[in-house]
Amino acid sequence: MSDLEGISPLTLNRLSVYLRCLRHLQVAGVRRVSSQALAERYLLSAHQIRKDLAQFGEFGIRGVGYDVDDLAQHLTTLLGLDRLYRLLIVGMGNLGNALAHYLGFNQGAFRVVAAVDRDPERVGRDMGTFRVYHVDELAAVVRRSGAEIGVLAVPAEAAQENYDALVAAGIRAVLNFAPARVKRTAEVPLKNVDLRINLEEVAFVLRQGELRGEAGGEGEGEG
Amino acid sequence: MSDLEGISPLTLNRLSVYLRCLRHLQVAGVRRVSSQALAERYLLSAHQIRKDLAQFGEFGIRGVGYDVDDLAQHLTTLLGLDRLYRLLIVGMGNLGNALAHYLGFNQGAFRVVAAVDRDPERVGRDMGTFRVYHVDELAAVVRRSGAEIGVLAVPAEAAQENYDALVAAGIRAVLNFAPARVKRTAEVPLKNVDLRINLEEVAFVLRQGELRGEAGGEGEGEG
DNA sequence: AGATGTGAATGAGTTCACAGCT
DNA sequence: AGCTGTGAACTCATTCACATCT
Repeated sequence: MSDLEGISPLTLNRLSVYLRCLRHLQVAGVRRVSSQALAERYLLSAHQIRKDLAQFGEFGIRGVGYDVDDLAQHLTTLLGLDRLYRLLIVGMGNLGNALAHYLGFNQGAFRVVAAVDRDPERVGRDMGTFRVYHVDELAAVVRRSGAEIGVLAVPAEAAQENYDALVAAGIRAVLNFAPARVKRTAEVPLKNVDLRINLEEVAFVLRQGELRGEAGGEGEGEG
Repeated sequence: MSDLEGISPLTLNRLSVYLRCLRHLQVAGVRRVSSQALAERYLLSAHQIRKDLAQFGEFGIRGVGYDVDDLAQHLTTLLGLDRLYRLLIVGMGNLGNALAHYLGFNQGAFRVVAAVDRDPERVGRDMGTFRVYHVDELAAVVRRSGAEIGVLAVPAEAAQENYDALVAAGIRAVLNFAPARVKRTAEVPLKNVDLRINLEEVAFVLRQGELRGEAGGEGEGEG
């Protein structure tokens, strides 16, 4: 069991998906589920679910299946979602706003504690659960707010400098949404998320379908 | 060469990245680049760049490297980015707005031609290059605008029904940003992009760092 | 019986080493 | 000499078959 060090990013992402599905089942009042039922309901692979889970212990009951609450709890601790992560959004334009308000960036294990921007128009704004500060105050904001994860939602040109500033300010990890390949330092983990790449992927399979006289693509992926 | 059918999504995404890097070099006035130079500049693998490119022909010059313009052109056609794709945004909340205005969803090969929403507040709004219609008019909007790719930026609960509506309306491909596992029909390719999963991944590596006494994570990924 | 957990088999993807051009 | 293109080695990931447990 365990081997918590060497989980592959692919497995890790699937575990997140499983947890999302289990939460969904919890809300629906389902208490037990088999790998097969889970797979069918959410378009996954039963084999893979079992393989992925087995890597970390025996969470199921043979002949029966998995206890939904129990498994959800296990995955939550495994993924490290049993505590709070404080987020700082860098760049409160359209994207920063969307991330802050939408899609669970302010739910469960994650809380947006502050934002910074360089536009005086936006600085000082009260966003309800957090406020917008000037980017020059970054270090102080990180310290006072206790922010651990920085979310870059700035234009491509500004991405690297803001990553560097976040590192200097003592942030612990960074998620970059700017369409730029930011270079990380040894100490502060970074994940580049390029939204446009997904669009290009979809466009490609669409085009493939066209070229071979409309039969529909194959892919159904992840983000 | 070619084998354009069986490109793996991973390769495909890397090709998009290469193209992005080449465009960057073009702007900087660089005319020739070796796989190694490209790899060093953008934190890639020279071996992999060559392998990926070689799959489709001989784009380089041995002993010299690649012609930047030339390779960019090749990749553009290869990825199918040599024509225009018309986008329709479903859901003009924070996220829909952000996608429409930011990050290249309205640049190059992609153009947002229309949006739909069910909130009367938003319906009728003129977004400059496109307008917001009521979701009930979806079929007519798709037909008139010639939209091919639908971008779902609605709450999780509404994702599946809106995908189905898009399919019924004759859309050709869908990109889903709602945190829900939408099921695709055979004909209309779908890509689910879950923004939160990236956050969970970063949180995980951050926590790993903590648990083994701060050494910084390893991962440096993709979206 | 029925579903999990696991080792073995298959397949995909990446890295390497070097042959082949320029 | 230098850098690409490629077949072979290797590593990683997924799928399968079945032993194991309730």
